Amino acid sequence: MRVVQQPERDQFDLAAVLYALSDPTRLELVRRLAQDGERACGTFDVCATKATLSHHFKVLREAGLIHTRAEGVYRFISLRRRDLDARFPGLLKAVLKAAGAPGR
Amino acid sequence: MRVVQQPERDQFDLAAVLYALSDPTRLELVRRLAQDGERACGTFDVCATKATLSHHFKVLREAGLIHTRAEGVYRFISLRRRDLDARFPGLLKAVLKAAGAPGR
DNA sequence: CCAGTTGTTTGAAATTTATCAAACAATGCA
DNA sequence: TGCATTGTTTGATAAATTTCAAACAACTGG
Repeated sequence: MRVVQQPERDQFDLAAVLYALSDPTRLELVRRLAQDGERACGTFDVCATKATLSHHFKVLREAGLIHTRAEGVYRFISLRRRDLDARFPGLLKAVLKAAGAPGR
Repeated sequence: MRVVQQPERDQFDLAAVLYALSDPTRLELVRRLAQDGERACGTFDVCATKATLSHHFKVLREAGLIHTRAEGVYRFISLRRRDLDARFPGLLKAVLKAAGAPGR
């Protein structure tokens, strides 16, 4: 069985989190996740191939920003809000606000 | 006279700000600026040559994070706290807190 | 078992980035 | 004027990143 690369909340690295958020596409993905909640990979209508999307989700996952749940053929992705807030209080909220997302 | 590349606060780009902050060295520079206030370039004892430091300051400056004031041979650098807070409320504070800086 | 769907991984190309040494510019001091 | 100091710019190199197509893997329905 494959182990998903996903750090514990204690091991989040601030620079890695900021880096993951610093790409416009990834920032948009996070914004949508915050807005609409858990979604399957394919439901983000972003202008990129599935390979590119998969890459971006990997970056977000390894930074600790998202969690992936497998269900059948789908991968449902969600924001790790609780863990992020615990480790970096106020950070996600400020970023989402700055990104133009509606409040929590 | 040379125009300093430094965006108006209205033109700050979130992704660029997050990117500038996503490098460990730059994050440390910002942390010290927040802690100690305005400083000359040479007074940051970071492990990098002056050319590399100059590069990092350029990235921070172009993202709108810092302001540079020339005085004699020195360049005094300061955080653009007011502008950042106006444009991205809570962001800098959350980042500094996450980076282990003392509160404002 | 086969075919279709969803997503990941691999390989490759183009771009960007970090880093340093060396040359350069600007300032101030003697 | 000559020289030391501070910082920027340039040129080069190594490493990382983004992106896509193609191959692959896993699951579902028939």
